[in-house]
Amino acid sequence: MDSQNPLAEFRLECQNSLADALQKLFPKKQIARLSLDKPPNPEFGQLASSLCFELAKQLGEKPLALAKRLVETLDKSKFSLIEHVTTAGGGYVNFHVDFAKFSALTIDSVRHFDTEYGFVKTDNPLKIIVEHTSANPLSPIHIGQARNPMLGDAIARTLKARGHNVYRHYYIDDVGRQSAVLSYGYEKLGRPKPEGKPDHFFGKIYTTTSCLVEINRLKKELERAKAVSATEEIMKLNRELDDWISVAAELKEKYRELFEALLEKIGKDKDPETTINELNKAYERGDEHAKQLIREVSELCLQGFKETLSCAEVFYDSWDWESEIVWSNRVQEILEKLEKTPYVSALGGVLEFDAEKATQKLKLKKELNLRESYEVPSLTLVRADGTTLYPTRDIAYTLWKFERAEKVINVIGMEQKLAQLQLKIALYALGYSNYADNLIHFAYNLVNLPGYKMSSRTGRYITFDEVMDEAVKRAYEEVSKRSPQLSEEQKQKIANFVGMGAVRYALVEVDPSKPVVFTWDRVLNFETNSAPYIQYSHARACSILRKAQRKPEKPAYNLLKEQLEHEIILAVSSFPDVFIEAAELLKPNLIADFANVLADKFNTFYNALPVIKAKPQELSDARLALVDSVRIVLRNALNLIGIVAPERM
RNA sequence: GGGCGGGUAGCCCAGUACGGAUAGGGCGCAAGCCUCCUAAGCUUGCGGUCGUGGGUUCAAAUCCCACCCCGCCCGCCA
Repeated sequence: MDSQNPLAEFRLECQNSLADALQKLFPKKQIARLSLDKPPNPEFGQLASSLCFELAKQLGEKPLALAKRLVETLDKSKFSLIEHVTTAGGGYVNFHVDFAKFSALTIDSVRHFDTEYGFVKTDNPLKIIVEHTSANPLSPIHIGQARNPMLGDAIARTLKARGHNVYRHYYIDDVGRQSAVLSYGYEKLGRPKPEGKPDHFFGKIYTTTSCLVEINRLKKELERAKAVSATEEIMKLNRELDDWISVAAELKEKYRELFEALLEKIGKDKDPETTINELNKAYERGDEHAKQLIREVSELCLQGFKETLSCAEVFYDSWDWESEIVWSNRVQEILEKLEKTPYVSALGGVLEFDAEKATQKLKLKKELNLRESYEVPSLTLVRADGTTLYPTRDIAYTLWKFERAEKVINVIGMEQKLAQLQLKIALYALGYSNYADNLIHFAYNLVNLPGYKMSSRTGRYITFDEVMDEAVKRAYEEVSKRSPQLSEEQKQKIANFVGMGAVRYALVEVDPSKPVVFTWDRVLNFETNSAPYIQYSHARACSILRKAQRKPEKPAYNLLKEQLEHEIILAVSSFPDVFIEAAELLKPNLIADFANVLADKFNTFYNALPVIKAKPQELSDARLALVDSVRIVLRNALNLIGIVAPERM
């Protein structure tokens, strides 16, 4: 017999057995949930119930006495995977598994399901769009933004394995001021042909243009503030100006020629601000010149992104242009619909969405987990010049996504929490409460550099490309040191998956809600980073199986009596549980952690017990099968987080 | 000021949804282990006011309240 979830078989048997006994002892009592815990120590069995503590209190009895009565009442003739049941501590009921049977069930199941082991299918398969990365086509993807594709891709892989129909979408945010800023600078330079990787090339232009325009704007505002002697404001503007001036100094240092060229060209423009705004307006209208210019820039940047992402083995099913959403009139339609709701007001040309009013009228506070006293800030939908803002377009885009999927997961940084909330409220206001309920903002925290924030606008960032290159380079040095006998080609190959694995792992292992401080050491220290360790463990398992030169023909699983073997069997049997939890709660880091723990146990086993040379042959066969199951589970787990499981390294 | 997220060994992080038995790893540090399936490995040791103070409970890192520290957000930016 094989099972997709061996541990669940055992758990179910324990629960049924416990429920029967409770029924016999207390026919009238309803016990809501029979949850079982993993005991802290193998002497307490493999699953434990603490229900006697609570029950005893209700009955006015001693917990331990009750536990004993309960255990005596269990119908032992029905035991299959249960070996025996004991009481312990103040009143625990401890279930001990019959390892001879359980090992057979687990190992056979893993080897039978092989590439599918652990991937328990959902009862409710959905069409799910996972929108991730969606970095603006302005400057290269930096390591802070890279946390997004690493998480998004792991989530997409996990949900797919869970049996959902998953579509990975990249939202190309080509509409909006920032694209106009970049294109403005690019045009001022006479649309030069990109040197090197286009996203890196445009990144320099974007940062420099943005900085110069910003300084220009701040100076003007400062004059205006001085004219009316607004002391407070002057101080604030001066601070901002100082910041940008120091950014300018850095940029001048880094890209001298480009900086001088842009300084000169932009200097000739009396009012860059207006030119940029006009360009933005023209693009939204779909004017030919603007379209041609901004599309050219965006496409070129995307080429660079695709190159970067494919190095990281991240791919998409759809590239969605924000401009298409605007030009198709979808945004206009949504605005008209919103205007008919009682929550939108027009002040001059400006359209404002009163999110607080909508939340109150539709009684959403509880639903959205908001405090009653919290006032949701209102959202500007349309500027005075008639152009739209990002959240407005996002409402239209979200509806577009829901025409194609039942559930939408947006992998977006937590700094956009409010915008995502407002988006959701707008959906409710439009009457799409079903969509709103199925819209998930998967928020993750920022990756910072020690001491300061990474940002595209200021050019203070470390690119994803740079990190990957450095990781692979460093891995190459490491391989060369550890395995000088390998061929050049082999070394390259290993360096590649070790380096990339380390980068992936570093960004997936921590809980997404925690901030990560990027240090080269974190990614490149192969002692600290667990990815190479897990990969190495997998390779070791493969190596044993290869060296054995035989299949485990007559495995006697009852000979697997060592504590270490039992622990590995339990770990392997719990993979389906871990997988389900990771998929349901969208927690890819659970998979990373699980793989690390299993690798750990396996290495201990490797060191302590012989496999190929174990006697008798039936034991050796059983251990070979065990090693095979570890190999399969490590590989399946690594696949979920996009890390290569190598056969040799 | 308000909202949200985080605070667990010197450093990096699990564990908190659903309270359970002595709070787990890794790095670093100290001491060992290759006549044995890959030493990117293994073993042992040192190291903890689970931010602080209350409360609920047979039982609190986990739940409730208050406070402190860090981050993010509160834009006609995205």
